[in-house]
Amino acid sequence: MNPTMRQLEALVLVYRLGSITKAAAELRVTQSAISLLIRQIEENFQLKLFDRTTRALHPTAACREAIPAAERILSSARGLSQHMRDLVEVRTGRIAVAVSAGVASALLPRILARFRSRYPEVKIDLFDIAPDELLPFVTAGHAEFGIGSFEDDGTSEARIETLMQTPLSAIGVKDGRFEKRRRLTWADLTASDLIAMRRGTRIRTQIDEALAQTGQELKPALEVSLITTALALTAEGAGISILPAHMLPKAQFPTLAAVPLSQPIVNRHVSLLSRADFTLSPAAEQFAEIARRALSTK
Amino acid sequence: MNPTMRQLEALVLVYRLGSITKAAAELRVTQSAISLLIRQIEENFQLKLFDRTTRALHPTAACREAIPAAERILSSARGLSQHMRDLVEVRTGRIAVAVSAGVASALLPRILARFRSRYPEVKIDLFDIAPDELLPFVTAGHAEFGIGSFEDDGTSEARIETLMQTPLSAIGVKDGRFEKRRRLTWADLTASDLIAMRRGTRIRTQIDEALAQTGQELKPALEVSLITTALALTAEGAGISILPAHMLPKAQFPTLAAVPLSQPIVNRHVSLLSRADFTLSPAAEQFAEIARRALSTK
DNA sequence: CGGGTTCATAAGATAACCTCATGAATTGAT
DNA sequence: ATCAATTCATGAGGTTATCTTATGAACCCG
Repeated sequence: MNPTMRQLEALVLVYRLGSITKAAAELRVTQSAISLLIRQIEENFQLKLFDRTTRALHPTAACREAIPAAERILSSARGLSQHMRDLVEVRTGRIAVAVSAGVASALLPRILARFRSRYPEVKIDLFDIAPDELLPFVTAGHAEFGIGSFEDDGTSEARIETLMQTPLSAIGVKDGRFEKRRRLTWADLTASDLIAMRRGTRIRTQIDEALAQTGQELKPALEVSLITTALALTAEGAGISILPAHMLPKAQFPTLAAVPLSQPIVNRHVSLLSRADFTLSPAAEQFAEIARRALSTK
Repeated sequence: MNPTMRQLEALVLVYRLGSITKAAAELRVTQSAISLLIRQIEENFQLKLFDRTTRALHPTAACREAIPAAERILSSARGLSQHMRDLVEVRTGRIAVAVSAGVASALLPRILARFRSRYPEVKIDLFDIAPDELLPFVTAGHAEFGIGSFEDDGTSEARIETLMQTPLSAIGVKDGRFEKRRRLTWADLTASDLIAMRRGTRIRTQIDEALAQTGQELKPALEVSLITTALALTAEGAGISILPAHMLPKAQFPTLAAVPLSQPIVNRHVSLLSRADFTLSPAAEQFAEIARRALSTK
C-alpha cells in the first residue's frame, strides 16, 4: 500500500525534529495523531522506522533510506501546488491568441502592452491570420481564443463576445476641414477617389450588401488586399479609404483622420472568440479581460 | 493546500484513460468517488483541470502542466513502497557486521557463504576487530551487530545471545592416535610442548583463572598473539595448541584435530551482540538467523 | 424519439483521522 | 531517593473524509 502525504509529512518531520511531540506542534495536531501516523506508515511498510523508548527516538537504517524519497515526494507535491497557484494568479503560463491582421496592427499593440506590463511572466503565442481562418483555428484548438471580426455562423462550438462595434468610416488626410466633420454620408463621397478592400473580403462584402439595400453602390478607384496598403495610399494622397474607424492606428498614421459614415451606418464588430466547451486558462481570462476594457472604453 | 495521493492518482488515471468511469473501474471504486476526487483537486487548485460535458472530457492546459508532476510524485511514492518492501524481503540493504578475528577466520566464512547465496543483493560491511573492541564498536553504532567471544559486562545497552559454546581443546596433528581420543585432561598435557595465546588475551586469562581454581597452572612452551600462528606452529609439529574447538578451520588445516579438555572443562562462548534499544534491519535479522543455525547445528 | 452512456450531485454509510484522557517509562531536580 | 516534568503509547469517542447508492441531466446513436 502506498503511503499518504500526511504519513510522509509526519515521517519527515519526526525525523528532522527527532521528536513526535515537536512534530505534532509543528503540524498543529496532538502528539497522539503523529504517533498514530508513524505507526500506520510502519505497518504499511512492515518495518520499524524509529526505535523509540519512552524518552528517545532513533531513526532506523530503513528510515534513513526512506527520508530522501519522502522529502522528494513532499517537495514535488508542494511544487505542484505552487505551480498551480502561479497559474491561477497569472504569475506564469502560456497562452495562444489568434488575431485577424487588421486587429493585430491597430488594436492589439495596446492590449498586448497592458497585458505584458501587468503579467510579465506569461508567454504569448500570437497567430496573426486571415479573418476567415480565425474561427476554424480556434475551434481546432490551436489558439485559446481569437480576436477579430468574423461572422457568427451559429455553430454552437464557439463562444462569441462582441468587444466593440465601430462604424465604417471615411479615412482621409487631415487638412483642417476633413477631420472637423462629425459625420459623412456615403453620398458625400461620390466625388472623391475611394480606396476600398478588394471584393470578396469580409469588409467589402458587408459594405456592398449594406449599400445595395439602400440602392447605392460603392465605386472605388482602387481596391487593395491589405489594410495597411489602403492606409498608406490614403496618407500619400491617393484617395479616401473606407474602413472601420478602429482600424486606423493613429500612432502609425498621424496625418490621417477617420469620420464615421452614415446613411446607412454600417457597423463592424470586433469580437472575442473562444471554444464554448473549454474553460479559458486564468492567464487567457485576464488577457480577455484586458482586451474587453481596452476596447470598451475606447 | 497539498493534494492527497488519492487525488493525484485519480487525476492521472482520468487523464490517461480520458474518462472518469474508466478510471473508477481501474481503481475499483464507483464513478462518483472519482468525480468527487477530481472536484476536490480542482477546488484545491482553484482551477479547472478537465472541461467536461456530460459526454466528453478534455484536459485543460493547467492539467497538462500538472500531469508530469503528478506522475513523478506517484511513481516516487510507489518506488519508496517498493524499496521498503525490498528491505523487508531482504532483496536489498546493507549491513555492518563486526567480528572478532578468531570468529572471522574459523566460523564466518561458512555463515557468509550461506547468507550471500540466499540474499545476494545485500551489501555487507565486515569489520574484523579485536575482541575487546567488539562491544564498544557495536554500542557506538558502527556495526549493527557483532559476533565473537566477549565478556558480558552487564551494561544493559547490549543484547547478548549465546550462539554456541565450545570447550577449550587440545589441537594437535592427526597421527592415528591423537584424533581418536574422545577426551583429554589438562594433566594429560604436562608432557607435551604447549602453544597458548599470550598472557593478557581473553582466552588466556580465562584458562589461567579456571586452572588456578583447581590448583593447576598452564606452562606453555610458546605464547603467541594470533590464533593462526598457533595453528600453523602446531601443524609444523611445534606442539599442541590450546584453543576453543571452533577456532580450528578444518578446511585450512586438514592435518589437525581438536580433542576437548576436561578437569576442568573450560567453555568459551560465541555470542551475537547487538544494541538493546535498536531494532535489527530485516537483512541483519536474517544474517543473525543464519548465524544461529550455522553455529547451533554444529 | 428512446435506449444507452457519461458525468454530477445529494444522502447516507463507512472508514480515516484527530482529540481527549490516561498510563508507562525515563529524566532531572530537589 | 523521591517527585515533578517530559515523552511516547494506547483506548475511547467524536469529527471529518471518503466511498457507495440512488438519481438526474445531458448527450450520442440508431
